[in-house]
Amino acid sequence: MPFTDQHYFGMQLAHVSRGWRAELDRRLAGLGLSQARWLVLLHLARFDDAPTQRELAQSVGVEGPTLARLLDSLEGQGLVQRQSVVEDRRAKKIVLCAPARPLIEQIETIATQLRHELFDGVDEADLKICMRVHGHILANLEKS
Amino acid sequence: MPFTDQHYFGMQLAHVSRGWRAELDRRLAGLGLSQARWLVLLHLARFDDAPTQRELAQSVGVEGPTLARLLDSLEGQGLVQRQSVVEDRRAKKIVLCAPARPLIEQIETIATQLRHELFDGVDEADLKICMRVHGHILANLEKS
DNA sequence: AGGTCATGCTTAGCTGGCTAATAATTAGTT
DNA sequence: AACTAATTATTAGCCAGCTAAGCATGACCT
Repeated sequence: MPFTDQHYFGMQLAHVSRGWRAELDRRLAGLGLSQARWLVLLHLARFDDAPTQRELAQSVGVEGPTLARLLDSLEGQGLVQRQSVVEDRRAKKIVLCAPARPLIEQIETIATQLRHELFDGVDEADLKICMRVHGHILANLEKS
Repeated sequence: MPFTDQHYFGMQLAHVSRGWRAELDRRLAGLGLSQARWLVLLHLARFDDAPTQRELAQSVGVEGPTLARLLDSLEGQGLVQRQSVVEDRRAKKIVLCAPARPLIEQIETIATQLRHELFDGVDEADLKICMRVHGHILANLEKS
């Protein structure tokens, strides 16, 4: 029994996801960053007010413990800081430290460059359709 | 600066990939299998003749060491066996053991069921386009 | 006020990707 | 025939995802 299109879809998906991440990791290695840590910085930079870990985790799309470990290393690098919150002493707000700003710009440049390379030759409309399909699958996943 | 569609694409991709895997893992847990090990069995079952580890790794789409560890546990479960090759004493061929056959059928049933659920409501043609996009990105990745 | 439940973060430990380095063997070159 | 290259599998060790369990705190209800 051969593999069907549907079989391939899943494998391909995983493959693209891993390959993309790996390539970005390679290009970011010079900055002492991995994609996971980079993504945290990028999301953080988009918040107007410092988010709590929970909010940040949600935004990035990872679970709490995953974020906690990433923050440990980012804090160790002096790129972010955990600040305790007066109103709720359980929570911690995450703030960007000054050295992170220029880094983020470099990262964005590299990531954008890679995106352009990867989307090269891909039809704009197809991309939209592709995102709709992904969104649809995500929605179906929620139901599970 | 807000996220663009292109930003979202990558995140969405990673999200779908992880979510899919997680759901499949949950459903396969009862069989004592994870998706990674399942995928090895499935690929193995499609070979007419027992492949070497290298061939199998290529087929599955993972690196050698990743496969080696998966095979360790599959061999421990008595589902596959490494057989040394006469013509090339470096290589080992991987053969399915008898107990794996019925397992594979169950796994296929579960995986197929999940695929149907996830593709529910997704247009067939869109799916094809989506796969073409994925393929295109993969090809662009190769160039990097 | 006190007890229970919910929430935010951390810790511990599993999984499965990866690269780099090793050992054994084979292939290729001179 | 003897080096050198390349290839196959393994080991070791990193990274980043996850769940489960814990601790501190806050919220809610009588």
